[in-house]
Amino acid sequence: MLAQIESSLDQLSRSERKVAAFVLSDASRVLSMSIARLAQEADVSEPTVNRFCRTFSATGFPDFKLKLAQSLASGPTLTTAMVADTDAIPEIFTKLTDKAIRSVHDLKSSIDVLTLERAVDLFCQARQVAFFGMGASGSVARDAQHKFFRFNVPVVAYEDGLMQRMHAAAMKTGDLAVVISHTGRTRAMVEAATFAREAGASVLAITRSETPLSRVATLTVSVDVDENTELYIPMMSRLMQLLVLDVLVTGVAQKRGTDFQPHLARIKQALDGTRLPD
Amino acid sequence: MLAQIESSLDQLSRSERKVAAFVLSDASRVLSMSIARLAQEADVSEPTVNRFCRTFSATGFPDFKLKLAQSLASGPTLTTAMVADTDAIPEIFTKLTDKAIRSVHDLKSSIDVLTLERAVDLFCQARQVAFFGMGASGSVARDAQHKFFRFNVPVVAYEDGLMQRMHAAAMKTGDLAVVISHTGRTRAMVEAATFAREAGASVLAITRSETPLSRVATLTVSVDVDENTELYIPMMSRLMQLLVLDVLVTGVAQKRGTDFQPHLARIKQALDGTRLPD
DNA sequence: AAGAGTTTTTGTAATATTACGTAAATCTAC
DNA sequence: GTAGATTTACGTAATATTACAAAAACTCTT
Repeated sequence: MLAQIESSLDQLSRSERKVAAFVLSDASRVLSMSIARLAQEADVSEPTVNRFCRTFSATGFPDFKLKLAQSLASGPTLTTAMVADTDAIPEIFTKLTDKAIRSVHDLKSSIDVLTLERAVDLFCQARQVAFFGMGASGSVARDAQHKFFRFNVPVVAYEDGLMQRMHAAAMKTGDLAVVISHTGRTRAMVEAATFAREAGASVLAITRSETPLSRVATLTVSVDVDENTELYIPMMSRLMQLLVLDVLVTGVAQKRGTDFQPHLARIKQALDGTRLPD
Repeated sequence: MLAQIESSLDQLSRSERKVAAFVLSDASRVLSMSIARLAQEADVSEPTVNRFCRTFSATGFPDFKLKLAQSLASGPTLTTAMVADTDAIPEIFTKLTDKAIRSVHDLKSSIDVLTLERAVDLFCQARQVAFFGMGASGSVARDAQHKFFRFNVPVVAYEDGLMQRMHAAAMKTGDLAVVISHTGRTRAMVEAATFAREAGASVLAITRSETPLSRVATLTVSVDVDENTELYIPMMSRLMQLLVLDVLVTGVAQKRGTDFQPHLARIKQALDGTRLPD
């Protein structure tokens, strides 16, 4: 909303721009103002404010306030503020949590659901599954193994480049390789994916779109996170990769239905006794 | 907001409950209604609606609409909807992303910043750091190792219970053990923490509050996520653990300032050549 | 380049809508 | 049956919207 106002600033008339300026400068205060008050503070007449509201697809001033409130709530800090050198822990915390929320939002709107469905199909059809990831994505692969292991399908995870190559080369048709990489440009990962493809296996890539890795994969779930990984440690991208895998594992669990329930029960039992009472 | 209304349903009078029922049944429609209209549809008088609004810390009906709009925007599905058996992939995706956003929100409001600062101090003072985690938290520990490894401090991660015990017992004053567990009740983790404490090391727990693990730890960063891990795979709790660690690693990086920049540069260089061009 | 005509923008004033406070009426419980 | 709370009816105040007219900006002609 605020971004929308900002971008259409030059299409507004002089007086309406005064209103826009005020809204942009202190949006949250507008929520508790009457139209008369806002008109006064922005130094325009009330109908001007009303007209301003209508230009942003609101039926009137109250409706505008509603829409504004919604957009303020959904994007805590619309400015994708980077952590600055001078920030103390409270600021860092706020910025990172806000960024996390934004990232999830972005993921939500950018991901193609059809691709997710096809990915779930790949999992369901696979005779065995191997997760490949290096560096930060290595722990994601490890995590994925933990999750998918609960289905009754052989599943492994490799962080080791050599093991990845060996396993990939030994794969067969009906096997699935899930290759996880944030950059999509890690040579070892692209090579492992290529080996797997050549061996006849399906390759599911979880990476940025339009990368060398996505090009060799059978199917790519695109996780595009606006994050400068050249300078910073990948944080959000890894959270999003995990979230995508959570969705996939839940989807597979759904599709498999109840046929592996006994298997789950046995796993639960094995955990008994490893935990203390509260 | 909706949750708040739901929970205080029994403290409302009969007529107010009628209003509550209507709001809960179709919250988004309320936004476009006048108080008269709502009163009519809920079959009560206007002042009743007004009183109802005041009950939820709003100055009146318009203010209530504003607050409702905000809460609707921030949590698209406020009903912490569990994934149902009949859900298809699109629903699963929406529900999980919504839940992720909610979880981050909750974390944001529940975490004590002072604790975070003390945790950062622990890291800065540590001569060496060890991360312990098992099962799903194992990959979190692994990931943490990756991140903290970039500082010039010896750091290890163990998923293996035996190795954890051995390492914990061998720790010294000035060392830091970071123990990660969602339940806070995993016996092996509590034991490892106890060993480390007895050996004179500091123990930072990343777990639920008020658990056996948090009680033996020097400091606990509480990550309370409403998630039924008895039945489901821990997903959100693990995302939140990672987020907390992201905040900590960023905080440490900040505090350390520039003194380890050359170290970082060397790491970057080592990555050169492992990546392909776009 | 200046001025009349046209369009756009803005403000004034009237009107309609909406919400709130008060006090009476109803209901509930003892 | 009465004290208490709860609800409603009514009137008033505030708030927003519409219609209209004045002003400003723009355009085209001379």
